[in-house]
Amino acid sequence: MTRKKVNLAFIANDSARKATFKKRKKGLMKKITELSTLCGVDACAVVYSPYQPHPEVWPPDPRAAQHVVTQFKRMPEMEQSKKMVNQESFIRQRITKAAEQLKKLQRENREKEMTELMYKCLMGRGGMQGLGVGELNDMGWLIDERLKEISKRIDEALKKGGTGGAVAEKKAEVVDLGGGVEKQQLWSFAEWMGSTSAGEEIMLQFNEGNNQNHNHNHNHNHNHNNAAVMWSNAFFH
Amino acid sequence: MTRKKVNLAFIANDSARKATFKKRKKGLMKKITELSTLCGVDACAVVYSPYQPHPEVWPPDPRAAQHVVTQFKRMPEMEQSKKMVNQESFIRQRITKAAEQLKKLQRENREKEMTELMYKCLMGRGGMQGLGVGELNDMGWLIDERLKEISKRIDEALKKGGTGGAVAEKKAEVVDLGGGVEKQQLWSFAEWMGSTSAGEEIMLQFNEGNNQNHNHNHNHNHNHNNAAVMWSNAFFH
DNA sequence: GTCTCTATGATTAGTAG
DNA sequence: CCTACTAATCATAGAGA
Repeated sequence: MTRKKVNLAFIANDSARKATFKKRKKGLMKKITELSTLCGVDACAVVYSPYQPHPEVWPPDPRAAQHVVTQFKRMPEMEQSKKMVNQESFIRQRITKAAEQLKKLQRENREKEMTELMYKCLMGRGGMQGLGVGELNDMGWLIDERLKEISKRIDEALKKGGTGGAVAEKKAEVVDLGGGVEKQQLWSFAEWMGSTSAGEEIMLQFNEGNNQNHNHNHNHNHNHNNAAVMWSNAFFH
Repeated sequence: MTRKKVNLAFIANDSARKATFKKRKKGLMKKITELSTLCGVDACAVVYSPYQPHPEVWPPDPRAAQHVVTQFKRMPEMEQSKKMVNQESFIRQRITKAAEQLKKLQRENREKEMTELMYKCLMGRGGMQGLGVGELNDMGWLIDERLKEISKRIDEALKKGGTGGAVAEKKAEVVDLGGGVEKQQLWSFAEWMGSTSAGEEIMLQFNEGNNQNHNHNHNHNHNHNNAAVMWSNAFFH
């Protein structure tokens, strides 16, 4: 009965694997909770287990979302960015407008998601007794996933746009705001873009019949002077 | 130096908290990796730390985009495509059209996904010969995730296309900006392509025998870069 | 602040019921 | 299948460089 050093490879034995899975998942969740409480950070984990029909999410109510959203809304650079370079002002106006819509849309879409999940639950399984927790988990997962997506996009936008991107190039030629400020503003821009498109995407997924109106813009490509305006129109309707 | 039992509460001391955070985050990531390999499951964690501007995700790329990136790297046409990337208007045009199509596809796929989920639910948990219910369910989630990834990339491509337009205009007005910008544009284009092909693949998964042809629009543009047209057509088929 | 060290508490593999 | 137990391994708190 001497315990061996654990061999870090797939456990062939089915029952042993499941046992290990259960134990280690529990440990993992505990670790996450501990990290959260000890260090005051938001953290969550998603485990796609073959033993459960849906991914398991921890914490059950991922407040990680809240943190990000809060940070998001706390963006003070947003206001400054309104007064930025002239050439970008029209884009920023649209962004601001779209951001207002975003809030509303996200709220609506979350409701729709929940409704849909409940619907699935009721239709498919003949009732939701006993499944409420799992479905709630799914809801948390959905929301969190979306936020992850947004974060990822922010990351990419910063990486690509921040170093060689169009916005930075243009900005540099018109007015020099100093390195730190410029970066911050670019951040703001990228984040708003990210959130806006996410909102749009979600809306399109659920409002099935409402987006047939893009065609008018698409065949006017010869007009280069207003390319950006066209793009914005197409994008933000 | 007798170590106490850890007090499971917020660590007041700033530096101690940060140290603990670093250590425990590392441990957490290790645990996740171990759980994954030992039990053959997919798992990821997200930590929103105040010490980094963006949330940290583990594994670095949790199953999304993997496929797309792989496909992108496998593209031998990449070198050739540098030429056509110069055609900013062409790219913008394509992005707009592709975005429209893919959003449509998204809606369609969403519906099909729901149908499949309904079907699965009606079948119940006991049945599903051949494939485990959990597996199918996981696949549904996976597909959902991929769809989101696609949306993300489309929106991103739109964003870059629009700002890229700004760069192109600037370039025309002032002077050639050199290789850096070109490379950036290539990336935008390639990423857009990657997302497009991913979308197509998912459509094929659902439309098994029923592959709709969305290509008829593509030959309507009068861009004279035939190589580019062929290349993108190859992706849209 | 970071990195290393190591004793100890925490986790968990293996086993038994 | 599960829970309980134990001991071996692992993670990490605390201290010092």
